[in-house]
Amino acid sequence: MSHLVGFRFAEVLLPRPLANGFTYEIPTELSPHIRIGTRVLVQFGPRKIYSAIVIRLHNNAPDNYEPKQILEVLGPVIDDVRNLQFWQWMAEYYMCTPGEVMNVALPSRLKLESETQLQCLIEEEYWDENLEAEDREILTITRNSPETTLNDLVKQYGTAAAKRAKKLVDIGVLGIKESIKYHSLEKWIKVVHINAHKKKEIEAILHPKTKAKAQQNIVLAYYQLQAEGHLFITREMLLNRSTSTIAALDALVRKNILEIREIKESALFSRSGVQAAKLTEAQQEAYEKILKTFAENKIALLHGITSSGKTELYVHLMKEIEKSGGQCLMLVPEIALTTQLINRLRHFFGERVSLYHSRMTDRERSDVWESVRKNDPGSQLVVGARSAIFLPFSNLKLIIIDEEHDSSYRQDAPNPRYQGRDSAIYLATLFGAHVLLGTATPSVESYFNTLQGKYGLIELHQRYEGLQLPEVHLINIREEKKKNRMKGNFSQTLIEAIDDALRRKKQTIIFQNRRGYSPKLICEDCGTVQMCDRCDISLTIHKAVHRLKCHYCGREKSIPPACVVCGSIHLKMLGAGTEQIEDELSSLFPGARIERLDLDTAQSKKRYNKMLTDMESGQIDILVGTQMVTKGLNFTKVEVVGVVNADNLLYFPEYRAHERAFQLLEQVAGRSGRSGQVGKVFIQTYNTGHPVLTFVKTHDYKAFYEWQSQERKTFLYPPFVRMIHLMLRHKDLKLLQKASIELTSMLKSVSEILVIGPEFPPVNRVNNYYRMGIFLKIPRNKSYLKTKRQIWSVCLDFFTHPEYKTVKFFFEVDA
DNA sequence: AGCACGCCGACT
DNA sequence: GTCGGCGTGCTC
Ligand SMILES: [Zn+2]
Ligand SMILES: [Zn+2]
Repeated sequence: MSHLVGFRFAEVLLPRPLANGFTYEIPTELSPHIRIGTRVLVQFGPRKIYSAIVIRLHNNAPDNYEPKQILEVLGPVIDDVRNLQFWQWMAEYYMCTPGEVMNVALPSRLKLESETQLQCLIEEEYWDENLEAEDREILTITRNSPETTLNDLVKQYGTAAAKRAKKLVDIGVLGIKESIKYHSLEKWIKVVHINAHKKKEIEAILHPKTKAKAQQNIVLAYYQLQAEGHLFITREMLLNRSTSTIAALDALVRKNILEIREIKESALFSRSGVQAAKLTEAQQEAYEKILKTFAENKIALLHGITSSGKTELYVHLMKEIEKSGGQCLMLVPEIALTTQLINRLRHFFGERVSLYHSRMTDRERSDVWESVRKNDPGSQLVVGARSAIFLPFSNLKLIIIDEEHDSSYRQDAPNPRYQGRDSAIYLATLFGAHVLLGTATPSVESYFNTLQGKYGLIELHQRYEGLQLPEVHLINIREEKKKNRMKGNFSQTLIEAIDDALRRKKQTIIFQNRRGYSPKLICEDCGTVQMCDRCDISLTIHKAVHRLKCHYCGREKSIPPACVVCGSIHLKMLGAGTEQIEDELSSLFPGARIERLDLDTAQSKKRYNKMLTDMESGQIDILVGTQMVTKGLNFTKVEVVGVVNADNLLYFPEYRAHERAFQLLEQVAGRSGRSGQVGKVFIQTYNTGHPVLTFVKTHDYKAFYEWQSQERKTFLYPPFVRMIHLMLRHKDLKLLQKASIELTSMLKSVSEILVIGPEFPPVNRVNNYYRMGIFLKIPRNKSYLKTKRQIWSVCLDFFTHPEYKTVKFFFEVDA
């Protein structure tokens, strides 16, 4: 068997939650174009055509079925097998299928799926008289718009229409065709050249009295860009710089002064940015420690308080990678990917930075994918959110994970339910790349690893220019109420602080970890709370849009004028969200400029960006918001930070709640005190004595860690054990409970693991599915992989039981 | 996950 | 009788 002959069969992965790969035959003529990582078109099922990825090549003809043939080769999407190994690892580690991993890994532009198109084959005059009106309607639609799909019909007329259409196909009046929309992946860029020998014409354009001002601006912009050292001047850049329109540019092209050539984007040379700034003494020391840690092949954890200059260190490290020609990935929490950060990195790395996150368009994402795959200089440095770990790297040298502790690195639904930080660490080991974790408040896991000697710890505790840490004041809501010093949700102390800041033209940030106006609408007469009819949770009032919304399933409805049970019109709102806080602030400080930053207002990119620039330039006095105000924003005029109520952070029923509370409070506190004045933080609470708050007050991470790790050691939580959360779902509550109880007892057969539960999660019904969870605790000295396999086999066994077949389940590994 | 097939209740 | 509901099982 010679490898020159090529393989006869390919195992492919489909973007579906299927446990195994599927084998297709390779037509001889396609054989030379197919390798591992090639994207191919295959038929799967009776009609549908999908793009799939080749994961294995072989010559073993299957004996129990006749494989279908690969229809077409779409080209490579992954060049380095290590990326596929990464997918495989993730599926196994996070207990899901490789298809599910593929589904999140690939930008959707790379996932083709055919649609069934219908065409009317017979002229109206020959239509059978016996056809019903609905049939005629289907025929009319398909005749008028020949691209009508089966899905279009279903969307418009319901599933019945699909059955009708199939009948029409059977009797031969309707034709059926699978159609796929192909996408070109190569990006062509229009590059502009100037014909310098056209001296006279150029002089004429540049003449101060020229009538063609727009054209003059373009020529000037061209010279400006050239002077800045750009090797390629694209049409895009020219139009942006000159503010002229395409019309003016076309005129110059017609005069033969400018010339436009199209080149592939991958052929562009990218200009690098400026040199990195010199490090301070403390930073230099930290830098050397990081290098030393890397030299020992260890992961480095950089524990540096806000404003200690972590980003400068990142830049220095990335500069080194840039010089060596390797690829570097910088992970950032999604909401911290602000223009502020991007501009800063562009300054240092010019056009060698690529962005990758979910708010980008599909086209932009697949462009970055291709660019990384080809190892273009334009994507030597990728700054991205969680999903950037799936990019097809081939020469990855360094991964930086900023805000390492951030909970948004975890994807909690759907599968794969993975921890992006931990996955990135595994990715790095596949490539032999170094990893730097950066944070002001390390996660308990990471800090634990430094104490175990697994990670190197680098501390950077000197703030810039001797900036001082903010003063934290705890305000006892109960006491304030007694003294009649609460106005709505605000204590007199906080009001006075805001007032003082306003008078001195300083900014204030108010943090409330809940969006909407109020989380509960309750009837004062019968006590009925407006609940979501699909979930076991109260509906949140969104006053601005006058609607009730479910934050779990997304359903919304208008606010009822009266109680739906007793008809009473005495409806009261309980609890406060950001909208209400904003309202209260406007009446407390009528003249102040107040803005709100939360998921609802950040929907519009424009409004979001405006808010950030207004905040920077001092156009906003008070910014109210959820966690979004705690991330990535470097506002320099903020002096006061207020936390409306810390208690809902502290008493969340989850073992990580205290860690999260500490991190959030420290971060929001860190927003203040960059203006030269010492920042002031006011935390309102009923529990001034809570340990977390005392640690925040003294900014004492180590004390917090000691306390928290003691708790987790005592009550057996990670990092002292491994923990997996197994969740069961079903529409029938009784069946779900029975299944959960039985499975729990079966899982106890797996040796040495601790099985806890089953218990209901805080919200026990979402989208009409009841949920029950089982916690599995696994000792650290036991093989994680082997135990997971045992758990899998118990579950597979259990869920093939006829009674429990319909119960759905999923795992949250390292929950 | 889709999608088809097939088995049962309610409406011409 | 037929239509349409959803439960069940397969997809190379
Ligand atoms: Zn009522
Ligand atoms: Zn809901």
